[in-house]
Amino acid sequence: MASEHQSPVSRKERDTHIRQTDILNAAEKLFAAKGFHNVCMEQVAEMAGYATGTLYRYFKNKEDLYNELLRRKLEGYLQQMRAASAKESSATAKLHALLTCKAHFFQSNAPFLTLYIYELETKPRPSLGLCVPEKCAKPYDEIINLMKLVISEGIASGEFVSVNPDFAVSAITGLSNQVLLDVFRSGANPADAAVFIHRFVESALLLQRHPVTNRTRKMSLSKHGQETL
Amino acid sequence: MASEHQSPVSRKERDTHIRQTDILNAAEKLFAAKGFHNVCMEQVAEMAGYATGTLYRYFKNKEDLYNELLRRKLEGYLQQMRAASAKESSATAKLHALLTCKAHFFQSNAPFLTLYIYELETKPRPSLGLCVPEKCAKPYDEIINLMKLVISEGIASGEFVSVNPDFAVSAITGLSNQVLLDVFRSGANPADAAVFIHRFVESALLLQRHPVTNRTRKMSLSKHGQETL
Amino acid sequence: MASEHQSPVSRKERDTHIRQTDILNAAEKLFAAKGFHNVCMEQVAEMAGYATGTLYRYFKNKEDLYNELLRRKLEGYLQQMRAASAKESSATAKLHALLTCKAHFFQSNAPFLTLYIYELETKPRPSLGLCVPEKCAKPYDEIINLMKLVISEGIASGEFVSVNPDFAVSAITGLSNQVLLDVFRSGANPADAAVFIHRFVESALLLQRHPVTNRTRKMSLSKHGQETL
Amino acid sequence: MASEHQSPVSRKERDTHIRQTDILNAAEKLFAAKGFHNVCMEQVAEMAGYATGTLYRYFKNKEDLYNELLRRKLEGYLQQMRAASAKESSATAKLHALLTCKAHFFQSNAPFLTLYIYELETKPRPSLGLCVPEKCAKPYDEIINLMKLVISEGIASGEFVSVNPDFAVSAITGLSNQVLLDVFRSGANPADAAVFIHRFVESALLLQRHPVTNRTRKMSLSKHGQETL
DNA sequence: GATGAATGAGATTTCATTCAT
DNA sequence: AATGAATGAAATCTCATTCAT
Repeated sequence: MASEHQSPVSRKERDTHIRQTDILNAAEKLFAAKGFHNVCMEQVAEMAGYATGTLYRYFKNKEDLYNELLRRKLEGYLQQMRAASAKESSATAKLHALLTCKAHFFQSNAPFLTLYIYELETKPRPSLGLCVPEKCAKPYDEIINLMKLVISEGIASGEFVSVNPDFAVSAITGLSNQVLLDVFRSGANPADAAVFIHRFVESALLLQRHPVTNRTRKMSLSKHGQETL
Repeated sequence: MASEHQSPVSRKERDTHIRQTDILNAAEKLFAAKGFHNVCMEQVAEMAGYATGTLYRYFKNKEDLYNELLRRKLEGYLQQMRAASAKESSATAKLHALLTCKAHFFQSNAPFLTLYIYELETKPRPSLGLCVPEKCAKPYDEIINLMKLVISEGIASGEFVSVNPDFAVSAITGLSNQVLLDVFRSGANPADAAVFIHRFVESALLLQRHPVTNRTRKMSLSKHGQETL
Repeated sequence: MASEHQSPVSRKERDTHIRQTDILNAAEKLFAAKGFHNVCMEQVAEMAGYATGTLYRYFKNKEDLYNELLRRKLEGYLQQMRAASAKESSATAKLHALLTCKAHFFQSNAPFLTLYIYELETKPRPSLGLCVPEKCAKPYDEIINLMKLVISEGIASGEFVSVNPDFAVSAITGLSNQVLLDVFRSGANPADAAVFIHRFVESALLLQRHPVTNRTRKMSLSKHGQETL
Repeated sequence: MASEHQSPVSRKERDTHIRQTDILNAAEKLFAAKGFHNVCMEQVAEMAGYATGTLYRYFKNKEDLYNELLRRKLEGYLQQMRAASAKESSATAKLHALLTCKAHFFQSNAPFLTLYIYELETKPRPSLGLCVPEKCAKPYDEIINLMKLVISEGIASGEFVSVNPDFAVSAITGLSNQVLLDVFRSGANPADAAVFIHRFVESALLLQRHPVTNRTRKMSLSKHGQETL
C-alpha cells in the first residue's frame, strides 16, 4: 500500500513536470540566444524533441511559455539570494554574500543572464510588447529589495558610506550584470570576475576596506587560485 | 552664403538627409518605446509623416533603418566621447570627463539608452536575430576602447588601482547605464546621478580619493545644487 | 429472464450499445448548444465520462458520431410519427395526430430541435460541409413524405382546400418548427403552442373549421387548461 | 473647382466600398453554401479575386467579415420591410405588404436566406460560437417587431382573429422561411410560393377572407400567371 | 519621387485522430 | 478494451516589401 504511491506527486504529475522542463530548457537556450521574436515555436519544439502542437499541451501560448520560463528562473534566483542574505548578520557580510550568490547563480545559468537584463533590468519595454507579468515582476522586485535593504542597513549601521540606496542598487546591479556578461562572452575566469566585483563594490561602499579583503580569500568560486585584481 | 550652390552638398542631397532624419527620429521614439519587433513600418511612416513606401526609398529595409539609427546615434556619441577625453591629460581627468560626457549624452538622448543597452551592451543577441552589423560594432568598440585606454593609462601612471581593465570597463559601463536608466525611469535628478556615478567609480578606482571630490564641484550637470551622495 | 444468454444480444453487444448511447447523449447536448464546429472531441469524451480515444472505438470519426446522433433521433421521431398517423383514418385526424406527435416529440427532445432545423430543414448546407448522409436523409424524407401523403389525402377526400402539397408541407413544417423553437427559448407553455399550431394549420387547410375546435379540447398536452388562442 | 470633387464621397472611399462589396459577395455565396466553419479565408479571397492578406485590410477578421455581411443584408432587408409596411394603413394590407416584401427580398437574395435562418431565426446558437453581435441583433429584432406590431394592430382592430402575437410572428416567419427555401431549392415558381404564403397566412389570421383574395390579384411577383393554390 | 493598396510568406494556434502503454 | 499524450495538418492573421498610379 505504501509502495505504490510512495511520493506525494503522482507519476503523471512528475511526467508533466519533466516535459515542461524539457521544453523550458530548449526555450531558454533559444530565447537567450536569439530573443523572443526571433524564435518560433517550431524551433523550440524541435530542440525539445516534440511536435509543435505538443508545446500547447504544456503552455497556453508562446508568451505564457516565455513568462513561465522567466518566472521559474527568477523564483530559483530569489530563493538563493534570500538564503544567502539570511545566513549573514552584518550588512557588509550580507552584501558580500549576495554578490557571491549572484555570481554563482549566473555562472550556472549563463544563458538566463541575457534574458534577465533584457526583460527585467530594462523593464518598461520587454520584448513582448506587453509588460512583464505580475508573477515575474514580484520576485524581481523582491530581489531588488533584498539588495536595497542591505544597503540601507549598512548605511544605518555606519558600515557603508552614505549614498542614495536606489542609485547604489542600480549601480551594483548594473556593474555585476555587465561584468558577469563579459565573463560569459569572453570566457574569462568567473572567480576572477567575482573577486573583481566584490572589491569594486566594497571599495565604493565600505568605510573601511581591510576586513573585506580577508573575507574574499574564503570565496568558493576561486577555481584557479590566481587573483589578478 | 546667398549663393545657391555654395555648399558641396546639393539641395537634393540635403533634402534626402532631412527626410532620413525625419524617419530616423520617428523610428527612434517608436523602437525605444516598443522594441524592434513591436513596431511596424506603417507606424514609423505615419509618425514621420510619410507613406510606407517612402521609407524604402531612404532605407533598404526595416533592419537597415534600425541599424542606421543605431549607427548615427553611436557616431554622435563617439565623437562627443572622443572630444571629452581629448580635452584632458591625466587618466583621472579623462575618466571623469568620459563619465560626465556619457551622463550628458544620455540625458539628451534618453530613449536611445534603452536601445543602446539592448542592442550593444548585451551584444551577441540583438533583437534583429542577426548580429549588430559592422558599421554599428565599429563605433561601439571604439567607445569601449576609449574607456579601456584611459583605465590602462591610469593604472600605468599609478593613478588607479591595478585591476583587469576589461572588467573595469564592463563595471563602469554597466553601472553607469543602469544608474542613468534608473534616472530616466524614476525621474530622479540627473545631476545627482552623475555625481553618484563619479564618486562610485572614483572610490573604486582611484588610489587617493580627495582630489576627485574637488573636481566634482565643477560639474555642469548640477541643476539643483543639493548633493545627497 | 434470470438466464445469462437469454436475449439474442450478448452482454458485449449490450455494453457497446450503452457506451454508444452515453456518448451520443453527451454529444447531443453539446452539439445542440454550441454547434458541430464549436465542440471538440475531448469535450464530448469528458462529458460522456470516457477518454478521447474511446470515442473512436465506437464511432469512426467526429462526423460519423454526429450523423449517428442525427440518425438515431430521426429514427425515433419517424417511428412515433408513423404510429401517430397510422392510428387515425381521416386526413384531418391524421394531420392533427402528426402535429400533436411532433409537439410531443420536440417537447421531450428540445435540444434536438435546433439540430433538426439546422441540419435537415435547411438541408443542402449542413454544418459538416458535406451533405447529410443517406442514413439521415432517408428517415427525414420519410417524415416529410408522411406529411405530404396526409395532405394529398385530405385534398383528394375534400377535407382540405386544394393547395400545392409541397408548399403545404413546407409551411406546416416551418411554422411548427419555429413556434416550438419559440417555446423552447422563451419558456412559453408548450400546450398553448400546440393548440396554436393546430388552429393555425387547420384554419388554413380545412374546408370547414368547427369540428377541429372540438377535437382540440382532447389534447393531452394541455397541462394548464387556459387557452389563449 | 466644382468638377473635381463632385460627390461627397471621395474616390478612395468609393473604391474601398467596392472592394468590401466584392469580398462580401464572395463571402455570401461561400458562407451560404458551406457554412462559416467550412469556408476558409483563402477561398473567400480567391473567389473575390484578391490575396488572403487583402481581406484583412477591409475586415478585422473572419468573424467581422461574417457579421458585416449579415449586418448589411439585414439593414437592407429592414429598410425594405419598413417601407412596405409604412405604405399601407390597415393591418391586413400591411401584413400582406410585409409578406410580399419578404418574398421579393429573398427571391433576389436567395443565398442569404439560409444564413438568415441559421444565424438569426435559431438565434441562441449561431455558428460562430459567439452570439450574434448587437449590430445584427438590432435590425433583426426590429424586423420581428414590425411583424408583431402589425399582428397586434390587426387583432385590436378586429381584422385578425385573437391569437398570441408572439406565436403568430413565429408561425408566419417559420412558414414563409421554409416555403421560400423550398422554392430556392426546388426551383418552384416564386410567384406561386408568394401566393401560397399569402393565402395560408390570411386563412389562418383574417376573420373574413374575401377582401384578401382580391388584393392577391395585384401581386407583382406573379411572373407566370397560373395560380395553382 | 511619393504613395499606399495589394501581396504572400511565415508565424501562431487548434484539434481530429492515432497509437504506445 | 481503454486511455490520453503526442501528432501535424490546416486555418487564421500579421506585416515587410513591392509596384502600379
